[in-house]
Amino acid sequence: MTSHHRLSATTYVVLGLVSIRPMTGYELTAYAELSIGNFFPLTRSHIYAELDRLGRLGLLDATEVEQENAPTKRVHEITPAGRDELRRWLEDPEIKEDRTRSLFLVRIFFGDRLSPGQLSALLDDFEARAVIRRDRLAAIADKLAGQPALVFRRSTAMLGVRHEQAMLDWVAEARPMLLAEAEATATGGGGAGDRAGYASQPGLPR
Amino acid sequence: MTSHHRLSATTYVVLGLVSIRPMTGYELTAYAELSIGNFFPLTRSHIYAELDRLGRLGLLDATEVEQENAPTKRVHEITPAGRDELRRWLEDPEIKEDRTRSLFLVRIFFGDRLSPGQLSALLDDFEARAVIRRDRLAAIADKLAGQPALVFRRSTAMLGVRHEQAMLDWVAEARPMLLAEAEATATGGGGAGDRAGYASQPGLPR
DNA sequence: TTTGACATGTAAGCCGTTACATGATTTA
DNA sequence: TAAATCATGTAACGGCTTACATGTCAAA
Repeated sequence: MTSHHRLSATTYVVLGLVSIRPMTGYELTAYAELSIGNFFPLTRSHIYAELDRLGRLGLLDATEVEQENAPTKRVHEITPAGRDELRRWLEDPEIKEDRTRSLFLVRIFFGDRLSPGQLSALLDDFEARAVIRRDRLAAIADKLAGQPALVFRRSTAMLGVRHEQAMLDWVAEARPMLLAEAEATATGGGGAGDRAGYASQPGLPR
Repeated sequence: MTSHHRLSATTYVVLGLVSIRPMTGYELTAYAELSIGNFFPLTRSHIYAELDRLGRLGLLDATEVEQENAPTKRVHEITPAGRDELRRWLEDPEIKEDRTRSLFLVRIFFGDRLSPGQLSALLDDFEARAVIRRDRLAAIADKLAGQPALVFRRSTAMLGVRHEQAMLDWVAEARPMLLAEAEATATGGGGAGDRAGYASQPGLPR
């Protein structure tokens, strides 16, 4: 008798993390941030809510553990039903990708509204953050090297490294073009105001 | 007197699109999907709701236009207050990037739960979709080439191309490693069950 | 004595998706 | 006559974030 639940992706992710080993909400928060947080961020509040939900559904079991030097903690453990449910989800070929949104790209899209200085600062900031993320992910990948069982986790970090490097390559390529246009607009006609030509040249493919 | 609103990113994006030229909700939906939809997807329902909100705030003006061969349409146009508000948002250096989540990476992270066949199918699907997106974005970038004023929009497409290409490069690199491990796990000890070793080897950097 | 780590939750509220609902006109 | 395009909305619901709220112990 397989009871077929419809849960959110976040719920399954929390279930998956607990399936690795029993954890408290607190531990899970830290663990999630270091691991899956790089491509699926979770908030602590949300984690607690999901642990509660999973418990009510019988997919997790909670055990209170008293401690000497710390408050009583609640350790969550996956149940057989939880494992079934998790596997079903992981194997489901129908899962559709989450939307991805980039406010950075929105601002580039409307880049003609920015002064050269503002545009330059925007690119610098984007670049600096990408470098930090890339290096952090590269360090993670390094640390996981050499252990075949960890190749899955390591690969997620490596994808992140490639992604950030691609962003950096893009900045290097795009910056001169974007700044040249921003300066031409600022010094040439129109100043910082909205330029005409959009209605007739919406700049979109048919 | 600048009335300082706190609106969601989506609200500003809709405002920004209307600022390009006056549009109906219907037009805007199509326009958004082709342009900004590649990095900031919007749903029609949401667009209508935001147009309504922006109208109530006085950032947009709506005009009903009767037509001969189609129902009356409502054309939305940005107001001076709307332009101010939009510019303020675009120039704000404090805007923080949206979370990005990848369910694909979640599944790779838990890749040891998948059979070699399932893993291979997952990678194939990811790769095929990346190729489609890359080629579509490359076509957009091509079409926008040669027009200096469109370099901002073109750059967003180029970033997308780089991103998708990076994903494809990653698949080429990661696939052999992932499949090798999946096969070793499937044929070697333990079968498809959960392997031990996670508690002692959580696979995370300290 | 104050900061940080450990530890757990509640409440409010917007955000965003999906489904529901309608109807005319043109084209194949 | 069926499908596609034009055109606009409402309603329900869940997802997710942010802020609020509390308390111990160890170390600096």
